[in-house]
Amino acid sequence: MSSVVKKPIRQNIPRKSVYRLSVYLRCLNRLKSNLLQTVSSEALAHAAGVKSTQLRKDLTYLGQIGTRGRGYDVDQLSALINETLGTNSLQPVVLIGVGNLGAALLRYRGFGEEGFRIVAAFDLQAGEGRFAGLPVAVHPMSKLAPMIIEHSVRMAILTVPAAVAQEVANQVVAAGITGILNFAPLVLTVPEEVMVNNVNLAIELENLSYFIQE
Amino acid sequence: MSSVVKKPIRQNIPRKSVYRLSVYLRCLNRLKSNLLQTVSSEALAHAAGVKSTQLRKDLTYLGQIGTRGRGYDVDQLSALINETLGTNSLQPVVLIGVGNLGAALLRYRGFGEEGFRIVAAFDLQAGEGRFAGLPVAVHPMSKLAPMIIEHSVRMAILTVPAAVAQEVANQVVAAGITGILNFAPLVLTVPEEVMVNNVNLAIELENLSYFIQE
DNA sequence: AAATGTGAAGTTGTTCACAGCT
DNA sequence: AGCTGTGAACAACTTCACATTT
Repeated sequence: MSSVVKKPIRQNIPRKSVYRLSVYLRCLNRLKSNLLQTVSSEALAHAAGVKSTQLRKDLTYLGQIGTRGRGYDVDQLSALINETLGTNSLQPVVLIGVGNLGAALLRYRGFGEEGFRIVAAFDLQAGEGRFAGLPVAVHPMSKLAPMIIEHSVRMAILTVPAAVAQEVANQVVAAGITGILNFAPLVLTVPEEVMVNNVNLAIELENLSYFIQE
Repeated sequence: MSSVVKKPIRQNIPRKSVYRLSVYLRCLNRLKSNLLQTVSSEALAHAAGVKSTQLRKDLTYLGQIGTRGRGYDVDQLSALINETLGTNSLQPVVLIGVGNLGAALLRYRGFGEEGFRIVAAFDLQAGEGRFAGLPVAVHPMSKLAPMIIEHSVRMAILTVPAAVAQEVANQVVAAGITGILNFAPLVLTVPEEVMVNNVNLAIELENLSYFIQE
């Protein structure tokens, strides 16, 4: 599991509920493609792997959206969650560090479908031939701050080596980034108002390792 | 953040504490390479990005390991956490689905340093030339169950498309896998005793998206 | 003096039980 | 009748305050 590090500014919806809203959204999209118009909390909760009471509690943070005796309107709920999460419009994202993992993420088509677009990638070795065939242009680090500012980008994916991650984080924050998805295995120090989500694969494996011991 | 889905069998240490133990381990390793012998809860907590009281509470699940007035012995604490997490011996892991992300993970050197070894990878398209240059052999799916059994593998990384993820999960569970690190964007249904950790990059981005809205 | 270990208090998140719509 | 919405009970987690040890 990744971990949230900094506290948000507007904090009305609990962190874990926000996370689950994303899961619900995915389930709703599947229902939509099955042409279903309404869904009960019981059915949606089952698809999302949670209890129906928890789903209903989560949804009350969005207001009263269901119809008693009937359930929830799939389209309406889906639109409301999108709006709440801020994913109704395509969010521009930059990616820094085009190594194995960074390149894999650039090639991943899922982001576009989910409402995000990696508008540019950056790497120390930009300009060399090794980045041919990627769907996104790779720019030198000197272009990082100007492009963040020019495109009003607010989110960055960090797939750089741990040794330089803090320095890169400082740069993107100075340029106006307020959300960082960090793959480097270290704890980033950032200003209060910047949000960092960590994804650390070794930690996920260690976590499994503990729980599968008999 | 990834999310833990199934409840563990032996549950003495709280989930979140187990997660943080991994973080502490990384910080301790850095201290070790700096040749420090002891560390205070204050210093280690700061490095890990948590409060010192929380660190001490977490460590009490391992027993009384510190020395009052002095701090913790770096080597001893590191060894104890490794033992607790089950990462003192190298854990064999299989990876299924050698697409962009799967291949990137195979090339990632970090796992070995962290106590895991990907012993084999599997893909429908094994045998074709496209997997040349990877550090691990890619086998056809027909070899999956036999190899899991032969090497007593208990952990699997799933980097397959969502459409086939449940089917592959069924296969690895039938072969004896009890821990799954799932990158496919869907909720896997597995037996009670199997542990699933999910890593979903789109959800992490959506989560950031919500919290950076002013 | 300096730092750990821990019961108790406080906070957050989950589940229950059932009232209230349609 | 069926299903949502929600206060209240419950459980998990975090922080505090301070006793305890070196």
